[in-house]
Amino acid sequence: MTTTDRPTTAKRDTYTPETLLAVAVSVFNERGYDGTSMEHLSKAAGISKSSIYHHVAGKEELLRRAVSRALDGLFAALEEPRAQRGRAIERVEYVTRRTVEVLMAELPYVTLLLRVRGNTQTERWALERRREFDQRVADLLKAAAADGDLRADVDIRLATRLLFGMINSLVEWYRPHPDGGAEQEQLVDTVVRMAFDGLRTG
Amino acid sequence: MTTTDRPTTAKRDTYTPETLLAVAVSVFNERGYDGTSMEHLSKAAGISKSSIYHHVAGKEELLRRAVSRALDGLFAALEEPRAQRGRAIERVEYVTRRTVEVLMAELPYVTLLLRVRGNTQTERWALERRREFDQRVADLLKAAAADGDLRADVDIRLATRLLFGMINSLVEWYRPHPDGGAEQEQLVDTVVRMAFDGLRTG
DNA sequence: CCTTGTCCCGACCGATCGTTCGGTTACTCT
DNA sequence: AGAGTAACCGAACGATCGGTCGGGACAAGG
Repeated sequence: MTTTDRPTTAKRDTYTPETLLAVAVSVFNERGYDGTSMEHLSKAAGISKSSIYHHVAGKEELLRRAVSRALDGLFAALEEPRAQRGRAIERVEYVTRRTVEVLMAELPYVTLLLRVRGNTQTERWALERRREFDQRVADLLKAAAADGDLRADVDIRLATRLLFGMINSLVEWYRPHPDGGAEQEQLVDTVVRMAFDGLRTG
Repeated sequence: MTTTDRPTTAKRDTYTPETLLAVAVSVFNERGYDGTSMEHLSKAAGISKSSIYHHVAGKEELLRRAVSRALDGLFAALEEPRAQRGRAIERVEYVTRRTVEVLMAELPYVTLLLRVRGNTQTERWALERRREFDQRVADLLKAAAADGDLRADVDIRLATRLLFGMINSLVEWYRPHPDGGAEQEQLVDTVVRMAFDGLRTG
């Protein structure tokens, strides 16, 4: 995660692919990916348009780096021990909680991921991986339903979609608070409670 | 609503602003508004690019017509008698149901509305009217909370956002079924039940 | 000193953008 | 038949698109 491989943490007065990505993703989320030109990015970054190509191959690589980061965070949640072991209902609740946490921690990147349309190859790849993640969670919900831990009067596929709809909507309004660690936890609690108090048996 | 003012319903073998709008909105939703060129629209409509300008003033007018139609449908739901009279909790539940119904009935137009980013004047106007609608519903929820008909342990503003997040997510996956009138009603029921069984007192 | 490599720049590329224009087809009304 | 007009077209407009190119400024290492 260091910017260079020098013995001491060097000063940062120039762009790296990562720092440039942060600026680009911010603009992408404001204007939309297709609505953002390299000229917009150069203005926001404070360097010329051609200088951007010194750090990254082009516009689409910025998108690919961004959605990759989001997807890596989401899939990592599925690999955690508490998402792998235990009763299905517990695992799905844990994954729900971690998904919300990842969404808040990597907000700009997940926001961009949730808005890709599929116009380019990179976007179609992102959509495919997103569907893969959704399917993994849907399978968890299915297992919980088989255990009898979910209400029987709701369709599992529909419930999965509504659950993700609720969670993913956070990118539309959630904005991180400087010192709001406690608030974040409370927000996660509320989301999980609101989702499962309408899902859980009894 | 007739295509012309002739006594009998004339044959339709040419475009009107409305029929062209239907084609355009479909492409907008596939590629995104910014990702759609007039060339894309002309291919989808089967007429030349310049011919489009015979029917509408330009690309942005198509967007304005589309989001207007969506907003008119949503606001109309707020003006219905059952949304105006009665206990607040009943009114908010009715508005929720009607919102889902309008969303399904005007799916392409509402889909487009929910994806505008605010790059142009038309998009900013759409965002403003959307916020106005959300505020009207939030006020209803607030009134229901004051009546003691909503759980006291969830923040009203947060609950409103999660409710809309769940409802609006329908545009991401719901596709109308040819003869699925009954299925539609059942879907609306499920959405409303899942939302309020996590909200209602008791 | 000179080289080397990083970081950045203005100028420019072909392609595509939304839009305009002059003109042609085809149907309607008298 | 002739006039009027709605619907459409190909060609072209200036602007902007993502991306390329040759070179300058500057610091590090010899």
